[in-house]
Amino acid sequence: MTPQRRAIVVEIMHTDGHISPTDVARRVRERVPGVNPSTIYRTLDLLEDLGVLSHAHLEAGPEYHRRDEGRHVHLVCSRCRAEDSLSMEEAERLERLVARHHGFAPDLTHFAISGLCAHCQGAAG
Amino acid sequence: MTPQRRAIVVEIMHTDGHISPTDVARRVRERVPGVNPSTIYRTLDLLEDLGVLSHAHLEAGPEYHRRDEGRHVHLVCSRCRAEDSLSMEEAERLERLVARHHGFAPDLTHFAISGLCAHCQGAAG
DNA sequence: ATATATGCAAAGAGTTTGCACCACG
DNA sequence: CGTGGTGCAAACTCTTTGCATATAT
Repeated sequence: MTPQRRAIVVEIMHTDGHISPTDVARRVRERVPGVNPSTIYRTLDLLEDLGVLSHAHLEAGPEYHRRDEGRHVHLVCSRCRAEDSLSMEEAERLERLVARHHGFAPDLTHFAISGLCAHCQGAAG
Repeated sequence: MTPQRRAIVVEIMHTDGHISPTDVARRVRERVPGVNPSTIYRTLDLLEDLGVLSHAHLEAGPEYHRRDEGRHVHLVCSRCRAEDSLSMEEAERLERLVARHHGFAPDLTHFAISGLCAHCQGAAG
């Protein structure tokens, strides 16, 4: 366990929700200057292989989150970028509906769901 | 309407399903050599603004598709990369369910849905 | 001691931008 | 003739990789 790795893990553990590799790099460097991007990517991959992290695809690209935060679906407003999430129960209900008709076992957590939040629906199209 | 633009539009119209900007570039160049990537991107943006195309986010990045193909949700198997899709009716049913509980009006077509296809569920995890 | 993590530098993919030039209409 | 599309070159972001070095255990 190197200082770099420790700093990355600490940063991840202090993060609620998701964070991009670039942001991990930026924040880690505030504590341990000089940490190389490749170290960030390699460590994120490792932590994902170990089952500590998962990544999801949001509009701006990949974002990592701790697995122990519980499964949830990202809802992102395409107009104001506001984020909300679907609980595990709701998500799994939807997943079962898809599975029932397609034999496809969906994981709604891997990609975000785009749409319009309540506020932006009223405001415009 | 320039030859480049015409070639791009022709390529798009001959494409069933989705295609990445890079692939559009590659295929267009087979017909009209020398077409510049920036022309591809600018034209795709234009066609999207005009409402002819939309883009969706798949595992490998953005993919464009004709709007007149009808709304559908991309289902991609995370193991074998097989693709399937959800019909408009099914998609809209799911969208209504999300909307009911969150006041969020989802567009399930913008991001793909990852998961395991029927075949890969049996094969492994 | 030795397995392995890091830094470095380079490369690579995808995408965007400013600008001069050319062409369509 | 003028608007605007195109090519070109450069730059930018994000990410990956090979290799020599440094470090944890």
